[in-house]
Amino acid sequence: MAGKTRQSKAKLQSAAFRRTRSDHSKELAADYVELIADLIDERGSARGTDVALRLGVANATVVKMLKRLQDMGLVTQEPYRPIALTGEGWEMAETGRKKHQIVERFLLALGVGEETARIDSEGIEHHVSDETLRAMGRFLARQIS
Amino acid sequence: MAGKTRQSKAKLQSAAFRRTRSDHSKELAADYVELIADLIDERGSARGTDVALRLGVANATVVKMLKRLQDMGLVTQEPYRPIALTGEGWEMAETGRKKHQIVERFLLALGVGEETARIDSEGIEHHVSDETLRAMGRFLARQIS
DNA sequence: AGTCGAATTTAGCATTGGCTAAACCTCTGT
DNA sequence: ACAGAGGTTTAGCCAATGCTAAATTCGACT
Ligand SMILES: [Mn+2]
Ligand SMILES: [Mn+2]
Ligand SMILES: [Mn+2]
Ligand SMILES: [Mn+2]
Repeated sequence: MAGKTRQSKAKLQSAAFRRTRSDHSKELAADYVELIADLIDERGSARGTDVALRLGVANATVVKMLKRLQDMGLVTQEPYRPIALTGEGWEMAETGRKKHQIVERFLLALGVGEETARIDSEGIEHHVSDETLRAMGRFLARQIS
Repeated sequence: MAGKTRQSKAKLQSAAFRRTRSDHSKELAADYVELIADLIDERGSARGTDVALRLGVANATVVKMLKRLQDMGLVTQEPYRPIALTGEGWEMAETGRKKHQIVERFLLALGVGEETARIDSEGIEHHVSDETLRAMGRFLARQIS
């Protein structure tokens, strides 16, 4: 059983790399909508500059990305106006927030400092499957008791 | 204390996103050298096709990437010959393997199934800071007792 | 030695995500 | 009313990562 065929090994491993590449292709959209939702909740509206500042990228980068998010049906925007989320956008933001929170709180519960938990969770969240997320949830539930 | 300035909030959050982007820029090189090291150890040599097959990408993609890895000083290769790692390449592979193993074993210890641990760790490994890695190590040490 | 199949490389292309600089709108305050 | 500041968009660029198809080289077997 430990002896795997060359081919089966390749198949198994390439599946992992494919998943990671697929995660990355969805990552940016997830971060954008989550951030936009946060800005709307915190300050009433999300402007391009705020998004750029929080992401640490140039304004022009945000403009271009927002067009893609519109094409994906996650965001609506009239020229020179603040950014709005579609229903689908809100849904995605909500899902993302929940996941992000669990990952961040999990790291804290594991004994990681606040700043590190904040930073690491921003990348880790996108690679956590449902199964792993559930395991983290169980760990958190255990911790409380 | 809970009330953060708009600016300070932006600075903190953009730092997290910058770290994630920086992680991604290093990720591919890390995966390549780790995979090449594995292939050399397992089968005596690493050929382009093996790398392509295990990563799940086209041959031409690997050729191009190997050139960049050569420029980075991680890999050496004569035309039409198998791939060798430089000293730096082996070092990076070793560091990567250790980290990858801790992350994967950590997920297993958390109660995640084998396949999921294998897949999720492939992406998560690149976003785990030294601090978080140590926390995972402590968790594993505790588990054993 | 010659041929054929497998591996490798090259060429040419597309998409994603980033940047700067310059032009363009909006809104607010005088 | 309108000037100026600040926000937004456009234009044009670049690097990274992927692909397919075609050309090339290597090596093993007759
Ligand atoms: Mn998030
Ligand atoms: Mn994120
Ligand atoms: Mn990632
Ligand atoms: Mn990896």
